[in-house]
Amino acid sequence: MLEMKRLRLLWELSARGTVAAVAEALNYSPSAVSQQLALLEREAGVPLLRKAGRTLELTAAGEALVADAEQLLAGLERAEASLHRSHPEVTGTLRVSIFQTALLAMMPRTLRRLRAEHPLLRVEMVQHEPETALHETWARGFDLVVAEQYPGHAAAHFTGLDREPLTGDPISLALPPLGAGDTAFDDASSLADAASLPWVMEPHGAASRHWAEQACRSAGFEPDVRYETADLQAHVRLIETGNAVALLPGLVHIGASHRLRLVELPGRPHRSIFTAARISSAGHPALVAVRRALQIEAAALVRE
Amino acid sequence: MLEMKRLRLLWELSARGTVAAVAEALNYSPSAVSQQLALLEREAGVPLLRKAGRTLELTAAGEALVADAEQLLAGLERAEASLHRSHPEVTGTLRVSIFQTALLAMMPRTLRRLRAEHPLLRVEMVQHEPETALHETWARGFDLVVAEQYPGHAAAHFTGLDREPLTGDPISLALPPLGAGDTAFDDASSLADAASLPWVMEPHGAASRHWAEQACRSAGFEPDVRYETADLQAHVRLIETGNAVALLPGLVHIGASHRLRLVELPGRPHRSIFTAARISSAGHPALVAVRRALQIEAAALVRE
DNA sequence: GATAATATGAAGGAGAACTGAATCTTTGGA
DNA sequence: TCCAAAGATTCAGTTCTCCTTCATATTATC
Repeated sequence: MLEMKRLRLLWELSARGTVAAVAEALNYSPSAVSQQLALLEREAGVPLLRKAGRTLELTAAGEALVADAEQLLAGLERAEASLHRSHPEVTGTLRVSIFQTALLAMMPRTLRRLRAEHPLLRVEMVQHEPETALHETWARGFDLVVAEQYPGHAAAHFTGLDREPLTGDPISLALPPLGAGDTAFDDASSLADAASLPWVMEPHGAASRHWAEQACRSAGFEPDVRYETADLQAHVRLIETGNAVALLPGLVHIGASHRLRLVELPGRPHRSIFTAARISSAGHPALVAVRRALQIEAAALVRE
Repeated sequence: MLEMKRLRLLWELSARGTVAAVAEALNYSPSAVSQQLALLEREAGVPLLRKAGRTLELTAAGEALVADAEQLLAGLERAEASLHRSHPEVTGTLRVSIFQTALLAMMPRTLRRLRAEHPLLRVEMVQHEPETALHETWARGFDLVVAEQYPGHAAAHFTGLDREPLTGDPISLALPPLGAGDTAFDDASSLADAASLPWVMEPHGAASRHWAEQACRSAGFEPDVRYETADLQAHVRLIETGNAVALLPGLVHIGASHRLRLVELPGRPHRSIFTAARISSAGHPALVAVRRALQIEAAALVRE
C-alpha cells in the first residue's frame, strides 16, 4: 500500500520543482526526500521522475500520480478537519501568513481575542508578502493567508484555495505635515500637485507599485520615485520627515499616531484585503475561528 | 498527518469487529493493532473507540472517521490500479478466492493460460466457500472472488463490490451407475423416485443445501439426508459406490470421468457463477486479465 | 466457577527513516 | 573558458518507529 507521506513528497515536488525546496519546506534533509522518492518509485513499479538538467521532472505516470495524490491529500485534510469538528473545544495549531500592514493593524487585537476565546488554540504567524504567501498556502506551508489585492490586479488564482473578503482599505495621498519639508510639499493638496515631488514606493514587482504608478499616470505625470522600500513603516517615516510623498492605504495609520497630511483621492480607490485557505481545510474549526475573529476586528477597524 | 496504515486498521476493525480478527487478517499480533489504534486515537485528539464488553465499539467520531477512511482507501486503491495501468506488462500479485468445484473445473486451464500470457503476473489462490469469501474480498483479504449463487438465493450484496456473471451451471440428479447399489437405486429415474433413497448433501448453512431441500419438497418429499459433507468430490464417491443420491452441479464432472447416472431436472435449474471484486480495484490490469481468462475458460466449458 | 476469548501494557529487538559527508552533474557567471 | 553555486544522489551511521513476545486484566461461556 502506498504511503501518504511519500505521496505528499511527490506532490510537493510537483508544486515546488526541486527536491531541495521540498526538503526545505518540510524540514527534511534533501537526502531524505531523495531516498523516499526513490522508494516510492520502486513501490510504484513505474518511473515517476526523470532527470532534466540538474533538477527532476515528472513522467506522465508521475503527473497522473500527483493528480491522484492531490485528491487523496485533500480528502485526508477534510477528514482531519471533520475530526476536529467533533471536538468540543477549538484545538490545534494554525499557521497564518500575513503581510506587514495587516499584521500591525489587525493581529494584536485578533490574537488577544483568540487567546481569550479559545485557550487551546495555537496560532503561529509569519509575516510574508502576499505573492509568495498564496502559493505557499496552497502548498500546505500555511493554513491561512491574509493577502491584499489592488484594483485591476487580481491576485493569482489557485484552484483549491478558498477566498473570503475581509475588508476594503482606502488609499490616500500622504503628505508631510505642514512645515516639515520645503514649501513645495506644503503647497500640494491633490495628486496632480505631487507631480514634481519626490516619491517613495514599494519595489517593482509589488502590486501596489504598479497601481501607484498607474494612478500617477492617470493624473498626468510620471512619478519621481526616489526611494524604494517594501516597508510601509519606512514610507511613513520618510513622509513625516518631509522627504517624500506616497500613496498609502489607511491600515498603515491604525494604532499609531502619525503626523501626516492625508488627501482623499478622487473615486475613493481602495485595495481589498482577503483571506485564503485550502478548500479541504476550510471546515477546520481552528480556521473558522481565526477567520471569524479577523472579520470581527476588521469590522471594528472600519467603524473607527 | 494521519497515516493511511492506521486508518486502514480502524476501517478493518469496523469491518471485522474485533482487534484479534483484524490482527489475524493482516498478519499482525493483536498487540500491534491495539497499539496502533491507540496511537491513531491520540493523533485524532478525540475518542474513537469505547469498550463494550470484551470487544470495542466505535464512537460517533470513530464511525465518521471510518466512513472517511473508506473513501480514502478506495481512492488509494484506484490510484494504485492507475499506476499499474501505465505499466506495459501486466504485473503484480492477485489474490483469488474460489470454491472447490470451480477451482477443479476452471482454474487449471485458467492458470496455465495466465502464466503463458502474463509471465510477470503472480496469482495466489485460496479455496474458500462463497459466503465468507465475499465478505473477505470486500474487506481486502482477496482481490477477486469466484462465487456461486443458487436460484432464489441472492448472495449477500456488498456495496463497493463489483459483480460480473461468469457462467451458469445446470444442476441434475446424480444416481449410482446401474448395479452399483441395491435395486432401489436402479429403479429411480426422476427426482420424485428418489424420495425414499438416502441423500448426501452439503451441511446446513450452505446455499446449495437449502436449495436442494426446497427442490425435494417441491417434488413432494422430505429428503432422507444421511450424509453431510461440504466436499462435492465426496458426494461423487458416495454416489458412484451406490450409497446415496444427490443434486449435483455440472461443473463437478468437468475434467473427471465419473460413472454416474445423471437425470436432468424439470425446468433445467442452474446455479450462477460470478466473480466479484472491489470497485476501486476493478481497473487494475491484473484483475482485468484474470477475469478475462476466466471468461474465456468458462465459455470453453459450456461449449464442451 | 473454571476456561476461553479479548484487549492492553511493558520490554526488547528488527527494520525503516533520517542526517551528514562525500561525489557527480549542471548551470550561470566572471 | 573555467570556477563557483545549486541540485541530486549514495553511503555509512544513528535515531526512532513499529512489531513481537510475555504477562495481566476483563469479560463471556459452559
